[in-house]
Amino acid sequence: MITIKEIAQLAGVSYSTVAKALKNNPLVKPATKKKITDIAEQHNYRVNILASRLVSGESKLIGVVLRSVNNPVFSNLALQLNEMLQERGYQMILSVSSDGIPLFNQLCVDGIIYWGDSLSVQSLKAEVFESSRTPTIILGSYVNEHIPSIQIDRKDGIFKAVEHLVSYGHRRIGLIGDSQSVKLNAYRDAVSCYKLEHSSEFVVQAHASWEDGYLALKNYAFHSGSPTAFIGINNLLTQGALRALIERGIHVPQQLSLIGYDDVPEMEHADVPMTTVGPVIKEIAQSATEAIIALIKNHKPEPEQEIWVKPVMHHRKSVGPVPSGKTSVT
Amino acid sequence: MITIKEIAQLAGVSYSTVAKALKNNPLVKPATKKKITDIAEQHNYRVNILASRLVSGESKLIGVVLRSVNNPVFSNLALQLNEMLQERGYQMILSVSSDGIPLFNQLCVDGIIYWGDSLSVQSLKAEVFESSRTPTIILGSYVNEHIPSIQIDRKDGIFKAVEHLVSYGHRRIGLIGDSQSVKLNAYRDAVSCYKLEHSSEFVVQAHASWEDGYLALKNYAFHSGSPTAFIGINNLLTQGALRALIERGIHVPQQLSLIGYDDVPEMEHADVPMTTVGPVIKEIAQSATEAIIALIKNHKPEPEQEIWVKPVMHHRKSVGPVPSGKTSVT
DNA sequence: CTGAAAGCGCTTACAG
DNA sequence: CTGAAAGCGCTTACAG
Repeated sequence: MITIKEIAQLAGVSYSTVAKALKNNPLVKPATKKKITDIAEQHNYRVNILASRLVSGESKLIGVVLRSVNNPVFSNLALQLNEMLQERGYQMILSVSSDGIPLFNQLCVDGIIYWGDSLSVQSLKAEVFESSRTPTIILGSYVNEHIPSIQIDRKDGIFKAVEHLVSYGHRRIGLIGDSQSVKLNAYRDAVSCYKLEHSSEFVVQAHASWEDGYLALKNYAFHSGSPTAFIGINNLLTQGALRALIERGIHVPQQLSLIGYDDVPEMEHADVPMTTVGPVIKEIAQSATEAIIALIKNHKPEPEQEIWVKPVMHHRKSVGPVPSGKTSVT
Repeated sequence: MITIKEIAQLAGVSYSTVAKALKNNPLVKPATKKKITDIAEQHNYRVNILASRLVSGESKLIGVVLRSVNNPVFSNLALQLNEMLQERGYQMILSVSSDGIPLFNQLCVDGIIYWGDSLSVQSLKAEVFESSRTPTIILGSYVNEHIPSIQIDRKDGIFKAVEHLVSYGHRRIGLIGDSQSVKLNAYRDAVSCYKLEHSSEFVVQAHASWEDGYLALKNYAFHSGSPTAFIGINNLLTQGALRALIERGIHVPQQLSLIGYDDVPEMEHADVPMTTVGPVIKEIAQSATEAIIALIKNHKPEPEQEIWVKPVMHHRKSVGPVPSGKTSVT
């Protein structure tokens, strides 16, 4: 990489003049400037971000920490964030490591966006966030009131899903997956709010992966009092559950209705195009971009205005009316 | 972030002593060292990578450029690379931007790994790679002999898939997707090598996405001379094709056999667990890790030893014998 | 309009 | 064993 000193030599000026010319400082005489920029271009000059950041304190770099990148939600989000940050003049770099926050701090990026589902955030202690000297926001989760975050109203999402099923006449609604307490609690609240039937076996124990959903429904013991509809707590798990149902010859939605959390293209492409509830990923990316830039500009976060993203229902084909005796699973 | 100068003040020593102590220089008296490391720990000191890299020329950072992150192959690869690079003492950062290589050059990472499918590499000019002052390798593609690359023997993969189908008796084998010339040519070679039947309609025009595969087979006109087996050129497109077949009531593999390129978990989880051919992602990550570290250490690439990764067949349930008259599609 | 100088936080010989 | 000094490539007042 050519440096400003080398350009200065080639142009026969001092290196501070080169610095000014390259920063479009209007004080530089046009002829001088042209000579300098020509040489720079010819040698493919690019400012050394390290040196520049070291003195100016600005790198125009945003670090995004993306845990569990295997989930399609994350890759969709990464693409959206990249585009929006670039539009605002920032470059995005990604880390999938659990050390992403300290790493970006060391790298002195201008801002950090941490995407964490509830699981990955619990595994990080609040100190990690609080010790971050860089403006940092958490996306999709919440640690404590000192750390700015964009939250997803998952409770609202679960309520919307339950409401939708209720509108189709379902009174026995189950939940597949018990690993996310927000969704589990929301489910319980909704059940009691709508005075639906409930039973401990309506909550199917399962963590979060495709396999978890598959195994959960592969061996689920249906009987006359079983749910007529299920909500899956995320996209992968719901797809696994659907596969298990199909293998068992249980028709969705004729015999059982299913709503999956998270709206990603894969859900639309499932065996049965899935009705989903979930945040619009573009909206999350948009909020995150604006929030982090505001935080960088202000240095101190705004007087704690909380940002919430509301999930949205996407109606497709996995929800139907309550099966009659003839069509029910048992 | 606390700096070595501040630590020096707190410890009552010069800052160069602090620098030595923190680098485990054995010349520092144990007592002094302890005092310094205690203070550093207490204040959560971390070396400023920018400053450190600026003078020492080493950052222990590897930049990975991952185009089209939406494909599960890439997220799997990212996770594997992250793990392996960390084991070797490097931190990985990711870029999904088309400007990833210049960006990492500016950032002065120690090495760059570029993952490009044939499509994304064609869109980048060789200059981008050749102007990279940082050790750079291309994964999964090839630009020219000056740029070290780890190549995937896709031709071999397609041959293996064809061989497998031939071993089941298929003589009319089609290819879904014509956007990757390596695979297309390999397919043509294999067809002529095995003296299989051929016809222009055996190659189904389709680009690369799920939708492309779906649409390609949704309206494909089957007749008595149509292929009894298809190879899909990637995982997403093959899944889309499978969906179209199912919707048309065509049973895989009873009526039509299907092999998908790329072995990712999603393929195993498809409606019909897919028989696949493709590189083992762990192996790609392993080769890339070793190659980039060797390149960094040697500064100049090895006397151009080419590295090739061989695809592997994974036998599952989407391939069967040639259907008899009764079971054939038409 | 141009240049000399200080300094960002560190590493690395070199001197003591 | 410890410290003073130079320098990585840049930015930013300041002087001329």
